[in-house]
Amino acid sequence: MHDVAAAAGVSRGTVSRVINGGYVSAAARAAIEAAIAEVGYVPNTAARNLVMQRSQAVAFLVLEPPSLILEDPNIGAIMLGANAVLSTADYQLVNLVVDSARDTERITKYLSGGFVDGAVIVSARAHDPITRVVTDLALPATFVGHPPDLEQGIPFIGIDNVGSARAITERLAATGRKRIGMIAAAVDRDSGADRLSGFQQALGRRFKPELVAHVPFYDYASGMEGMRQLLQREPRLDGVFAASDAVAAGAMQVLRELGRAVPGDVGIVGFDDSPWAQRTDPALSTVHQPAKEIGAQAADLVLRQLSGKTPEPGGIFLPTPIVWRASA
Amino acid sequence: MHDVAAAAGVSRGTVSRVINGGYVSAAARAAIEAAIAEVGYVPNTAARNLVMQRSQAVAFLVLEPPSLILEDPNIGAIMLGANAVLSTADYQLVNLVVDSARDTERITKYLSGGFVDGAVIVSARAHDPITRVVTDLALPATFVGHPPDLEQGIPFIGIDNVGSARAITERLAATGRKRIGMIAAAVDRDSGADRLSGFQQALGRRFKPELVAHVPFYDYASGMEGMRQLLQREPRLDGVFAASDAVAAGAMQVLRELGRAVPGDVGIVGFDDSPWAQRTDPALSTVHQPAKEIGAQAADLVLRQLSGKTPEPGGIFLPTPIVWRASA
DNA sequence: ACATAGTGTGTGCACGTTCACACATTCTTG
DNA sequence: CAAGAATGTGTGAACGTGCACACACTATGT
Repeated sequence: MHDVAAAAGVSRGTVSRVINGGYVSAAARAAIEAAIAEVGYVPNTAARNLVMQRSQAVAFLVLEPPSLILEDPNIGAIMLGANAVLSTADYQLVNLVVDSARDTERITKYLSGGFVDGAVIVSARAHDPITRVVTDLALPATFVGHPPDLEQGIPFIGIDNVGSARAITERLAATGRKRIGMIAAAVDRDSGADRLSGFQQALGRRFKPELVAHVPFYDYASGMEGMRQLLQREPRLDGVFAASDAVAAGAMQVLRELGRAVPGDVGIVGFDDSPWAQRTDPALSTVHQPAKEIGAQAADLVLRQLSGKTPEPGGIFLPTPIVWRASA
Repeated sequence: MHDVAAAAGVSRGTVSRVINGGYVSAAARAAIEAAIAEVGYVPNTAARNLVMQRSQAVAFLVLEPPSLILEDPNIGAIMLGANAVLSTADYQLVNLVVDSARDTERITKYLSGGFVDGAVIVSARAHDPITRVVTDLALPATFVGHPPDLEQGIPFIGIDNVGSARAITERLAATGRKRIGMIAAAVDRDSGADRLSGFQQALGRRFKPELVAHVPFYDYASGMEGMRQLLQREPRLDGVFAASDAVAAGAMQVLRELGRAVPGDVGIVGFDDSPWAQRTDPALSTVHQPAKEIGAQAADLVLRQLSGKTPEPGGIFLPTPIVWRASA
């Protein structure tokens, strides 16, 4: 900047004003712009951050194993939604990968070191070191999803997994199915446990524990495994609630192999409304998860905190309309 | 830091030495550590960056539409590979989303503003503004993949798409297939064009243009579409090279619907060795793409430049072994 | 006794900006 | 025509660090 000022025959202050706005004569502005081009000057953000006390960047963190993240269709959409909002406000979204204990430690430093002004955090937990840093530093943040062990007062955006699961199960039951099972995935995660409990609520007295197959992940292979378990326990099964669309796709594959018609013999519903839902044949009836909107609102909440407003207590549940296609 | 020094009754210099290493007496060190804990001091990275002229961060950029990125199984693995290497060297990988012209402009500033010391860039093109910034600034970087319009001298890591496609096509032909077609996806991308030309090379005089179905994307739906096209043009087809595993999975779905046996009636091979390859039934014969290793080597090349070494001219092609399973 | 090496500590400058302030010039207005 | 507003410009301090240097003290060897 000093070089630019010298080349244009003005002071640093005037150069700063040309960059950040202020009273500058046309002549000086022209000279400075020429000098900037000639010198190849680019403002040093580290210096600017230092004096401004902000970085115009917001972190995006997913506190799950990366292998899970990569195959989860929602997370990418959440990220894109957050980026769209942040981009409009001229903030840079910075996506951090946490893949090891070493990563966690480094990211902790990164967050507290002034690299970012805020954070959107997916799958936060109270006992996580990263969550702790965020709360200790009072870093403006929004959590996506709402683990039960998170204290009140921290803003979050999410969906009502229990209610949504209950709603689609009821819808499935309303088609006249008598023996409805569930492929419950990842019940160690809140979303997984909530979907199972919504299923149970919907069935009420008709709920039978043996018609729930537990599988570890939300993926296709788990769906195949779960479907096989279910049919072994109850061959006359005529309805299935799969904990995700990928699980449903795997389940449908098994049904096809065994020659059972969907939805003729067995009606099946999923969860997420991901690309899977339209890839299956017949297309899947499922719960639409507004992932992009979740990301957008989460980013918006961070931005709002950044502009000084204290977040409303609690959080926001976004609506999850049922998309009824042909699989049930 | 000043507060810590005051609380511990020492000077800033001594505090700096207990953080960064140097001669410090045991008494002073204890006092300072107590003071750090009490004050809740965390070093300000912006200030450190300013004086050190580096940020200990490396950017990860994919210059493709985000919708493509999300469904590409390789990119996530490349990122994880890069992160593993950078993490070991105590560098933070920073993942940037470019989703609009506005993003491009902002990222350009981000890169030139000292936020990162280097970059791993996937799918770079010479005419891209981000690529230009990187070359103009001489920012230590590695490109993944090797578009033909990129100048020589820029280091890159990639695979030999032409050679790999030729090899697996030859392998397929060696099983005795007489009428081999290809579902060529994304020929507007270098990888797509190269895979097609490898296929053509393998078949030589036997290559027939009408046995190539062109589809826009590397995905499942494109695979279904391409397979239908191919069978319409040549019902007696007995071999298919699909441009990706997802494409192959879609193609197999169509074959199954039409009652054609794989590999009995039609032998089919894919590309990538992604999770798709083991999800199909029968499991897919395919070209293994060492995505994690690509990311690791790309990161390593950045690190090497960061430590002062000038990169070797040209780049490195990683080996792509054929994984022969049951689909051909 | 003296030089030298090793250990421990404080001070001032630099990094590249932004911002408040002081000052200069021109334009408006009663 | 004087007073005040609007416009334009330069200067110094600050942001929070790391590092070179100066300095003080102790141990070792000649």
